[in-house]
Amino acid sequence: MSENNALQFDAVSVSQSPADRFEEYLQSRGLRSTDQRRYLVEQVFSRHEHFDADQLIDQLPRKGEANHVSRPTVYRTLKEFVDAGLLRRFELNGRSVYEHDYGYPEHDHLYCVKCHVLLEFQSDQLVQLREEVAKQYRFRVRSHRLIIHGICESCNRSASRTRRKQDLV
Amino acid sequence: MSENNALQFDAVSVSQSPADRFEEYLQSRGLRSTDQRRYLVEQVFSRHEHFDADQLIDQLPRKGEANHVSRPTVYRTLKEFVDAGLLRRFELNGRSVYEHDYGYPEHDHLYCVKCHVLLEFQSDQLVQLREEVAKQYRFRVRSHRLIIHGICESCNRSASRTRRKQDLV
DNA sequence: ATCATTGCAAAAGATTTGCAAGGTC
DNA sequence: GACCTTGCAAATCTTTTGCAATGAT
Repeated sequence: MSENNALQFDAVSVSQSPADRFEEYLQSRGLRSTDQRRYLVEQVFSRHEHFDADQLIDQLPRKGEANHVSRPTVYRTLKEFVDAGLLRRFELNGRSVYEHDYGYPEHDHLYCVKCHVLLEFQSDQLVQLREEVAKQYRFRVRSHRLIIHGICESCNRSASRTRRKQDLV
Repeated sequence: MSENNALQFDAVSVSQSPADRFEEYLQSRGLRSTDQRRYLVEQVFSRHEHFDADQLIDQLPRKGEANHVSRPTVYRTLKEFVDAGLLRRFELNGRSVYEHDYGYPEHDHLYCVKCHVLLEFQSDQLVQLREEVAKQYRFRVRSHRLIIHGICESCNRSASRTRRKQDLV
């Protein structure tokens, strides 16, 4: 959730802004550029954190205010962002979570089951392992998703502090 | 403590049936052994495939027939199987999927986005990689889940056959 | 007898859809 | 003008919950 988790952008892959890229995508499919879509690209790419539909909606103007976007439109647009290659979706605790894809390097996650923070990490070894397994099974890889569940450093620390103080369960 | 314990532990974890293990779990928590629970353990461990709640329910006797179990009870019991260490749960396409955990080796999955088959594979390298990453982030690992998405061998084959015949999309 | 469990109906949470009105090309 | 998009309300899908009746220990 904190900005520190963001991996370094690769200058290479970014020649076009997400907004431009989305415009291109819409054109190529005969879809239309609307206020709502433009505003949502802007909002979604204004921060790097992972988010779900509700978190995005909370970040938007309420009903009645300028730039409000209805819930169904948010869902419909998120789906388009995924199709357009701007976002990647995955599932955590039964809900869809989105993260930047466009211009952002491939990575995996450490998920703290206590404070729910999602930390990112990169591992070339993993990509290699993936290719080996795929080869062995004659499987054509499209993508992968690795999530390591556990307790993060700071939750570990506060847990042991608590234990010392309260003599604990 | 004593050697006895070690032996016993070993014997228990290797030779006890899922049903027995579940009975033990229930006892240890002051929960009760019921027809429904006994029947569900039996059903769940009668086949090894992955399944979701609906698939399990479809496999059970319908309402009015003997051994019918209501939908809420199925959900409640699946949760207990997970707590008891009999099943592992993960998410795929927005729904919970269960697989045998008790007495079954750790593994990961290849998921065919075309025919939806889930293939299992084992990789010691992955476990090692997981430990390295965790160490680096001072993360206490509880578990992990890796799913490689792509197209399986047989879908690949039929795709190319189709392509040849129909001169493709 | 006590307290857990079940089944029912209903609720809840996340996401989707039909449709009429409005916007874009 | 054609037809895509939006917002609304309502539907859908999966899972959960309150509660009274039933069952296990």
